[in-house]
Amino acid sequence: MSRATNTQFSVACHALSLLSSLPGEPASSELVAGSAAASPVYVRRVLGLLRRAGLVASRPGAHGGWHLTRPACEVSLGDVWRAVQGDEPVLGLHAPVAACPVGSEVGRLMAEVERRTARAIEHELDSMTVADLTPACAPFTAAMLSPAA
Amino acid sequence: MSRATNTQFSVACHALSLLSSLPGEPASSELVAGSAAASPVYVRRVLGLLRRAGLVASRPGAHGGWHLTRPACEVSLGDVWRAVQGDEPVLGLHAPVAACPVGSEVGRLMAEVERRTARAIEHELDSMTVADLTPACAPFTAAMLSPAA
DNA sequence: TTGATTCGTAGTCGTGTTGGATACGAATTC
DNA sequence: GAATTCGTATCCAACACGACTACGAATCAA
Repeated sequence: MSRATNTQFSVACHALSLLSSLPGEPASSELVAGSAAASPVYVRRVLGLLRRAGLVASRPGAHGGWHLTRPACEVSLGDVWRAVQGDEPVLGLHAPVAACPVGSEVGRLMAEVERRTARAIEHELDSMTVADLTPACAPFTAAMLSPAA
Repeated sequence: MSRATNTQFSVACHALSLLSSLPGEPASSELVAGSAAASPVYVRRVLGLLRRAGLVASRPGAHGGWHLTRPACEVSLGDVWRAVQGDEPVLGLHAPVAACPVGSEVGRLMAEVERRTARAIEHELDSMTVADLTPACAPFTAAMLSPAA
């Protein structure tokens, strides 16, 4: 990785936190976008990944939107990570020269480093849940955002 | 993050592994570049980061180049990671809407997630050293690359 | 001293990624 | 039937990455 220029995980966590703050009716992508400072289309794309992982569900049409499929305390950040990260590498691997003995061998060993690091990230994120991200002000938020939408 | 498009860590590990395989005289950036499939200028930039961290030293001029400042088994991959990563975030944080209570609070909590994840990565990488990346074929490599250079 | 080598770094450029904007069909509710 | 919202495609600007060239400074060999 090095510089992380992709906000999908961050936006996904933000969206889930917001959804858990609004347990009543589903939240529209526009509402989420307004809170996360992202575009509604982007929010729908990211939440689409979470839906494929079974973390959220959506319903089109009037009064449609997005909602959690299970309690926030049962959704680990590792689940979110895997949903948006898929099999993408976390360390920026390069393709060394295959003909060079150092190149080919180090390439193989670095792949192992990549796997171990990915596991460490998932393990750490699995120790936290969306509920940990939901601020104490959630009830106020619900009252605040509902009429504004 | 998601897709990791930065190869600095990978190239740095490759370079250090190569340096540990050539304990005799210093290796030029051109030699490293040839093995890592990168440009000499890029190699110098990356190794420059490692030098700032005290992991390697360089000498300009004829028969100049790069060499390790301590045994490969005493250089952890965490050292390499910190040298190239610096304080760059590992998760792609976005800037939520500060005026929104969910936005501001989740932003603060996500920063904590970022810190914990960064620590987990460092901890995992600290459990491995450059020596673990140096293939068994190192002696052959030395004999192979020296005349070619 | 002269020439060759190598680092150090600045600048430019092509390529790929990211995410916003628009558009439009499908689904759903009133 | 009208309004809303998802789902998705497409286009575009901004940015990150790394190759490449260039050139001065440092070092060593002859």
